[in-house]
Amino acid sequence: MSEQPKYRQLADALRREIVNGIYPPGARLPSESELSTRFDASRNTVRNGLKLLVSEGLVTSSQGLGYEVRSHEVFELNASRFENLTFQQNGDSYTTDVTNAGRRPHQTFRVEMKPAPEDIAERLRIEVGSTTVLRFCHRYVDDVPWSTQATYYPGWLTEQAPRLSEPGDIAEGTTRYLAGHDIEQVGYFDEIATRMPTPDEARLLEIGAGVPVLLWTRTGYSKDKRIRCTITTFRGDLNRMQYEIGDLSARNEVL
Amino acid sequence: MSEQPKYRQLADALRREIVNGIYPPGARLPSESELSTRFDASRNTVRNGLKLLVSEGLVTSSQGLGYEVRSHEVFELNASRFENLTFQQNGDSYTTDVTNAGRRPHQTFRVEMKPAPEDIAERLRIEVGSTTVLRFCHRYVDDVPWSTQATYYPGWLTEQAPRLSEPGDIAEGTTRYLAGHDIEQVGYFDEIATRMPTPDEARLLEIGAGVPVLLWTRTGYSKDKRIRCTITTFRGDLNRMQYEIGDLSARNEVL
DNA sequence: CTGTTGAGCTTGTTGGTACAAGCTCGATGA
DNA sequence: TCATCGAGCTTGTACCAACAAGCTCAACAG
Repeated sequence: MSEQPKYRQLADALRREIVNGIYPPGARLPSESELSTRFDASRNTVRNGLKLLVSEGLVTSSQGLGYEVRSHEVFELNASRFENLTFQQNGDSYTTDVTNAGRRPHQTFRVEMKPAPEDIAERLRIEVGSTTVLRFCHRYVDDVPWSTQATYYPGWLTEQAPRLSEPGDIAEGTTRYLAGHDIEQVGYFDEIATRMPTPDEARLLEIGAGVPVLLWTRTGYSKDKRIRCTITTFRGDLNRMQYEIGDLSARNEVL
Repeated sequence: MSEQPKYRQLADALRREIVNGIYPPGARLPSESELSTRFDASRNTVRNGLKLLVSEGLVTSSQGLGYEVRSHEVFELNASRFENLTFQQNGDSYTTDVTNAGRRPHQTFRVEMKPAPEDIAERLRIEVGSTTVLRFCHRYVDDVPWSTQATYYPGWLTEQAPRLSEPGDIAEGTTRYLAGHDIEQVGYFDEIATRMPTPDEARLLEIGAGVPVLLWTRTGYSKDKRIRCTITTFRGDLNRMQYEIGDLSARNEVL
């Protein structure tokens, strides 16, 4: 027996073949029993090796179907544009260029009133249990789940901005809509975390076990009040976030 | 048989007992054979359940010793404190933050010269393969691995700031040291990503294969040049990043 | 022609066994 | 006294077997 246990050798061999393109993204790996004969190992040992690759996010497994090599095309999200967010992939913005490039973004909304949970109440500086407007947003690109978003607005905002609590999209964007009703967001702070998805998130984002999610919590405030808190859940394997901070004018010179 | 498979029920039960403090951090779990009789399951099933907890980062296992409950205190990292750097008396923000949190920081350094790899060269706007100073830094909090960091500096910097390429800590912090040699960082942009750890990272950070890592790439620039690129790898389960953007003076009023 | 069923593939779960390898600690021997 | 060894615990690796559950697709019945 060589130094490395057999299941690791198996995983290393398969990993090599995957990164070398022998099994490209979307391809199916040989079945456990095939690998079992190829590597002269029991099915348990094969499963141990494959479990490594799944946990690395290289492949997914599904009952009845087999093991599939995951694609790893990365979208970049610039989070520090103060005015507006642009979702980008390879330089294409989500709202315009993606459409032009033949990609079809779409999003669905759901609105409800909900008593503020503890973490939200703390961020919005309101009482736990007080009324909030909760706007859900599910985003897709080419019908592939992209992100799920939950935005909480303190209830008092609806007096000035009633459309917040009405169902449906706000075409001009909520930031602009609020600004038009004398509620201007002058800053925000973000919290970013990562963890493995809950079963619900895995289902909504259609990701298998072994793929982390990126959690992005943005709390925005006006001159004198906190006006919203947005929690966005991304597929961690397909997203990067970017922040630009400091003297941005100088950055242009060093681009 | 109930809906959930037995190994998940087992993991759920143990997880509950861990978060409820029945098994506090540092405690040993019962051995596999004890759990086997307690849950009336085979050792394979027990191992499947424990593997879940290990991959969640809740416990570690070591051959001959058993399963130990890990500590799981979350650390918050403010990544946007650009102006505050000026007011720091000594040391870098890591040392300051950790000490302020009442915990014990500890870091080791390693310095080498290395030809610029492609991704670094692109970020530093230098030729691929040109000389860079690479400073590694492993950081611990209370002797628990916290992050590994690799900072690339373009080679020309050493003419103005020779201590960069010398081994050992730069006590006042590299940002301050560089500023003292007329190299002032006026801004930076960050990229944040998450993925599952490579085997090397899992070993260095002492995390299980199921704990995602948080990748933080910061590219800093002076008035006319890009001066460094830092890639930091964090344990994703114990870290959150925070950014504050916009009119920070207004934020003070709504704190 | 269409809808259903089931054979035959896949992975998922659970049980068992055996031995290797790492750690602790008491017994043993110099 | 002190170093060494080994019994006895722990987890790690590897094998086997059986059945459950999900998917595909061809054969079949209506």
